[in-house]
Amino acid sequence: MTNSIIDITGCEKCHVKFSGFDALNESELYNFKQSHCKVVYQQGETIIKEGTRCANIICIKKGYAKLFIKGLENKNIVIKVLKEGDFIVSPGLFTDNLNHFSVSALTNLSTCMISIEAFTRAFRNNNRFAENVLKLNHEITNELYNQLINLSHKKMTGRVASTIIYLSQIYNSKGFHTTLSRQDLADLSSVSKESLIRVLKDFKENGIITIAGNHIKINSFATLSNISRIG
Amino acid sequence: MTNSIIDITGCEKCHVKFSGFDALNESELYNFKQSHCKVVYQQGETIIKEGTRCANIICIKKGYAKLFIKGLENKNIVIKVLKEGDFIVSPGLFTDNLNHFSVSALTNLSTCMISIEAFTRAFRNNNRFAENVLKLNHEITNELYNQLINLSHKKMTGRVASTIIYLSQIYNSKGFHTTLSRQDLADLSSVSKESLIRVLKDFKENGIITIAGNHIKINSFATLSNISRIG
DNA sequence: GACTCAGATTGATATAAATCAATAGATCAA
DNA sequence: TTGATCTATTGATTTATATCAATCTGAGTC
Repeated sequence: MTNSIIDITGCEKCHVKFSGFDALNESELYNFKQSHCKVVYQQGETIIKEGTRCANIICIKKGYAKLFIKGLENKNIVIKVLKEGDFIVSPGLFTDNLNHFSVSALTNLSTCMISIEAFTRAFRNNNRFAENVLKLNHEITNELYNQLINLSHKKMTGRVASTIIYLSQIYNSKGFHTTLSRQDLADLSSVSKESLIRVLKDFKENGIITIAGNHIKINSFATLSNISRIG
Repeated sequence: MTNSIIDITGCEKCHVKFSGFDALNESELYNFKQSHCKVVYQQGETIIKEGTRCANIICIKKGYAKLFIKGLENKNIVIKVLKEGDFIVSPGLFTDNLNHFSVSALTNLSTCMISIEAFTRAFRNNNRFAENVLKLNHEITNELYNQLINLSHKKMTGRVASTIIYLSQIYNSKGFHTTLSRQDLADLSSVSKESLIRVLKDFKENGIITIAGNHIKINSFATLSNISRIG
């Protein structure tokens, strides 16, 4: 049962900037507007379910979401946290047309859905836009390379430190409130929930961070960054 | 000191098929031919060095190469093995123009270098080609997702089993000779060299594979596949 | 044929991290 | 207020895997 609300009005008032969209001209933007629909989700709702057919490019207008893949034994891997201004093109596009990851709302979430058709048309007709899309893809690839290094060569402390730094970038502050659960944080660091908690406790006891419930504050960014770098 | 030999002749005789290039028309192919140079490497030579500026799209005409990234403490992660027909676009393209990985020759290797300029021109002017490039990128992303699952949720045996299956696909046979060292195989599986050897020995003792030096033969694909799937 | 050197293999040990089990909070409904 | 339920936390234990150290093998060299 979904409580999503569809709202087609208000496009002309949208000022959320999606990186890459700057290459689009008036008429292409108009096509996007024609094709799109604004959908609102409640915290916890699923926006994309891995394995389903992909029909939309999804833009985050407001709120946070997690992008994750299903691993083995019902465990998940959280790949990234999405926020205002992000847009996601499923890697199924031009391949098998399936979604290769799930996305769910971490807060109440406003999205803008653009049809694959409109997106494809823009990709074909506007080569600057196409370049931007490829560029975005290359950035994603580079992030995944980093993730591989994290997993292969860093131990728990390094991975958790990286996660905290990552979150501070997402929330754009050294002190932040997160709606990610401990399990989510563990899935983002590829450690067990219990281990994550122990590492956080350790950081707290060493004064590197302050943590109370879902409030996290980085006290010594340098130390954290060092732990993250060394592994 | 490099022993690479540059050879501009013989283009018209090239019958190596690069996936994605089928979208190119005569004149675009001609541009590629104009811009390219054929370079031959000896086993062990470096074709791309991580951190350098990327100047070429590299096509593998003959032979094998490994694509790897530098991790922590001088350890490497082998991302994939390249073979005839593969071509690689650095993820630095349209971003920082740097190579984010290294490539080195596993055998004597014939390559075809196409300039970034010619590639970019084709990408801009031929939207079917652009789509193919994006498609290739999406496939790479999906492979990396799989790799994340391998690293996060599988244990050594599962990862090594995956590696053996991967190699049998690369060499297109259940029995193959590889020029990857034990260290390379370990870097491809993200385990230590010693652990890799122990797992191979274990598989051998259980009759799942036959291994002698660099000759590997899969005796029970089903078992191996199962170990790989379960983790 | 002895010598060297790099890679491969084996065994012993240390350690990181998952798992299991129990308890503690927090949130919600009745 | 009391259960009920879910998440978070803590402690004890087990297990997987890296590391260290030693030996072996084979290809090249003199």
